[in-house]
Amino acid sequence: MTNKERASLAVAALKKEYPDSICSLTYHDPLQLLISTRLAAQCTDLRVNMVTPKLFSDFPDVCAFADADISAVEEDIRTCGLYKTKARDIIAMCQMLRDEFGGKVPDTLEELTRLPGIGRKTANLVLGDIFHKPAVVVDTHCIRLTRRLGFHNLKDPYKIEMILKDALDPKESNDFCHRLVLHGRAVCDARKPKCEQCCMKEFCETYLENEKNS
DNA sequence: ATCCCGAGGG
DNA sequence: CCCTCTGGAT
Repeated sequence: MTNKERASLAVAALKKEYPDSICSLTYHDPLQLLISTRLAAQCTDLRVNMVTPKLFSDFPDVCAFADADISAVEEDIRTCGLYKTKARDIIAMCQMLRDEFGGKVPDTLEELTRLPGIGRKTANLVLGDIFHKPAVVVDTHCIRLTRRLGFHNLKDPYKIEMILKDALDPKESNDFCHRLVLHGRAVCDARKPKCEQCCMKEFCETYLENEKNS
């Protein structure tokens, strides 16, 4: 099976299983999505959603974050883990947004990845969700699921992004990645995947391989 | 002990 | 390529 065929099967199966591909982070503007996604590193989005109401109430805009006392930001986000680097990144990012981007979140991959703490994963998520551009968001779920399905046998997120970009219809890629996350949490989790209830088992390489050996 | 919608640095 | 940052959940 080619990756294009695999992609087409996976897109259809996930679309049926998860009709609305919603972003599970709660946000009300581009800055909040940018910050919430940064906070989601090594942390569940559920926990991010627990801290952001107070965080965005304490610091309502770019300037409030840019002028923030770092220890106050650290305190708000502490339970998300990696809180020192995240707090430093968020403040530095907002200072750059204020000083170089007119206070607005930019809409290109090049500009977004210049921001402190924003890598390809977060940048692509913002491009897709805020600016509705074709984007392949390669996070821990995307890496794990596309590998199990048989798209690749890689670890490098950039290489995986290129392979998926090549295999996917650009109009579908953003929703596809969101649905991979939903499926990764609900069924194809890292520790104990529930293969018997998976909507993609009939063409999943890992499942088929395990069946053959049992 | 291992993983959670990562990013940066060596 | 590797390592580090980090609390919370299982």
